[in-house]
Amino acid sequence: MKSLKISEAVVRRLPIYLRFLNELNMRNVQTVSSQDLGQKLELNPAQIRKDLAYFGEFGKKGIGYDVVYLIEKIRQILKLDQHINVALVGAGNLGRALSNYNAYLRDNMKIVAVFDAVPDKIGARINNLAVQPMSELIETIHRLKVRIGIITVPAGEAQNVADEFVKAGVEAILNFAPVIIKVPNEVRVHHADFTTELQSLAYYLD
Amino acid sequence: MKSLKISEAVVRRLPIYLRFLNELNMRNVQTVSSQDLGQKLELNPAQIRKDLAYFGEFGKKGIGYDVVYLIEKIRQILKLDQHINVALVGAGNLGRALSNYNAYLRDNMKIVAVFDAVPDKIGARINNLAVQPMSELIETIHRLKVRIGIITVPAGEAQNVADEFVKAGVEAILNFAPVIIKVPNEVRVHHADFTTELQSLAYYLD
DNA sequence: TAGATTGTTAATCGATTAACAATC
DNA sequence: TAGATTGTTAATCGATTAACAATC
Repeated sequence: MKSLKISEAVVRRLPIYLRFLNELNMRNVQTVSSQDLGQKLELNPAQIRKDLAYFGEFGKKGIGYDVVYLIEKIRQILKLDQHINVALVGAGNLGRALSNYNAYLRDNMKIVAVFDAVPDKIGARINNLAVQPMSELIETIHRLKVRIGIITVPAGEAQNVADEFVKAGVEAILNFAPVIIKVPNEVRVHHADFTTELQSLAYYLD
Repeated sequence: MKSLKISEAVVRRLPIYLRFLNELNMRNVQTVSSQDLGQKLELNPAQIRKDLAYFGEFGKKGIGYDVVYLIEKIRQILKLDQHINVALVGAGNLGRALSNYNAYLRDNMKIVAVFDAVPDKIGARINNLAVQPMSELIETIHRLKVRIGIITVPAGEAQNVADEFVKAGVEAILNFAPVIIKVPNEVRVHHADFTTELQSLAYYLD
């Protein structure tokens, strides 16, 4: 049953569930129903139950889901119960902004290295990390066991950076550059491009 | 036929087509087929033809699509042929990063005002704009005819900012805060949350 | 017990893809 | 003309939602 292929849509909702569950937990809420979750997250309760049921039977009939237990389970599913080291290339404003989110990610995922190709930026401190030159990327990624790479360089350099990440053995890449990057099948890429986001938003203006 | 409901998936692909078409145009490519586009963008050619066909007959059988003409058409569809003013609340690193993308957006969408609730930040210059206090938000948005609002404040403040935007009559909101904000039906919200993006990426690690 | 809510099956809905006549 | 490629219909695939027996 673990081998069942889970759709990307399901995986994308899990972090959203998790975030709200954490909020409930901080408010000392013990239990939550798919009804409650659906209302708050604007999702269909049946969908939430089905999403969770792909991974196990986490709820109790007549009661709902234990908040603490469900948090634990979703964290396991998303592999957030282990430390995951992340490296970032592109020490601009965006790179800086992302680095500062470290605190939010609660020590599970952590940006442990920052690189940039521009000589002027080498050595600058970003969130307690010294910006390193690209020449140190592969060695550093091996040494720190970095598994995820974040790209925050201009579009023209994104593919090169992706290639370096792949060479270094990174397993997944989050690309903020407004360009589609090509990587081998075994590397997972997500695109987080706010320009396309803004442009599609414009469509909905009157 | 213009009244046909276009799915969100289609609208999200249009900016991606546009971006690549602009690239082709800069390389002086005259014509492109759905085949070419599909290969480069990793999409099914039939899907691309169908997406475009929702809005008109933009191609020529046996030839493909005229790059310049298709750019023009997609820009019209996305309303990028008109000036759209954007306001941003949250003058942190992320807000600063987004403001700097103005150049990229080529004068169509333009961030014309930046606000922050923190007194220390008022008056600071971000990309030639003085950060304004929240008390000036509604007046400024009216005066500058701002139609889109961007939220780059911490999660706890995002809903308040959204409420202010709605009061000011903004038509659409792009929310970067890791929380789901509620707005009236007539206001469109897109969520661009990189923490959930990173967390779902973790799922695909081995 | 009665009420609530899960897990899951079946029904529905919507999106993607294949196929091909039309035609440049 | 022959080859290429569109626009579009039909087929397929997948995701969402409704419904409900099981059960806390």
